[in-house]
Amino acid sequence: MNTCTEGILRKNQLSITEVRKKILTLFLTHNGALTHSDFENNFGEKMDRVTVYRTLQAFVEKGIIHTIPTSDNSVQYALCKDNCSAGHHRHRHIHFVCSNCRNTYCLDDIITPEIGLPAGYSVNKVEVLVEGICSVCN
Amino acid sequence: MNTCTEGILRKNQLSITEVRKKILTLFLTHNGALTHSDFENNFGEKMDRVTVYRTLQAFVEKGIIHTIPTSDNSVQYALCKDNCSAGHHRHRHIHFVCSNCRNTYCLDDIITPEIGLPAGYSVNKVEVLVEGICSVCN
DNA sequence: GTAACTGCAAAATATTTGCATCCTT
DNA sequence: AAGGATGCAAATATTTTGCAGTTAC
Repeated sequence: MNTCTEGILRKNQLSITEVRKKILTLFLTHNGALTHSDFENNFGEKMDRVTVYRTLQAFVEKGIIHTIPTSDNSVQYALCKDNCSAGHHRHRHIHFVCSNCRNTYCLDDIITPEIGLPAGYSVNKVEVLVEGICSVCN
Repeated sequence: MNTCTEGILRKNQLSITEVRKKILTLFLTHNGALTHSDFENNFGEKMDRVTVYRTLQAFVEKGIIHTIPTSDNSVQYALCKDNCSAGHHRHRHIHFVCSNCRNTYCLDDIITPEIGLPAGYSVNKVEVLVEGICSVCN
């Protein structure tokens, strides 16, 4: 796992540090999206708030993780499993929020549908957020 | 217009006050979503920050307006044109964000598609957010 | 050795709560 | 008159910025 996180960091020209490896490991081992406060509070890792902000921001910029728009406007982050690169996120999967366990998941196999828009509109990106009950809670 | 805003407030069992009429009028006359800071800063209305928070919250609860999930996690609000009621928002329209003018619009005529989920998942609500260039900017 | 990263302090921003006063009904 | 709404002060939460010390390369 360590090799893995180091490889990801190296590939993205980020220097290999303890904090970055920790955060990346949590993403790799955790099934579902994570929030800033997950890192700051839980997981018994006690990371510095500011460092977490900067790390998450760096990861988003490099295309390692992506943010997920949510109904309650909390900021959720999840690993990019698509071919994202610095400055270019190209996700087509949908996101799912469980109303029961409150977890957010990327459903990587389900791609966003084509949306027909009125004349004059051009489409760049489509985000789909589904709310319901996940398979674990059901 | 005044009659209109008063009617909406009355129908939702909210007492008719100046602030509520102002905010409601801005929603009715503005094409596109609005944010908290639109009310606090722009429009030359100088409304109290806290009152704006409470008013928007009350309107959301009553089903007069709804929030729109956005990629940058700013909180956007728009009028409910569907049959929403207290505690029950039932939108099926999609939302569009223009990358150029940064405005967010409800595309009321375009309803969200059915999304096929893996076994075990049940769907409650589907949100679609399209990013691109709007007809005005195009 | 140098550039990049971290962690602390502090600033800036955003949101919530309490309460006295005012307005709607 | 009574209950709800407003607006101010202040508490709390969130995010950003600056900088000195530390670490990666």
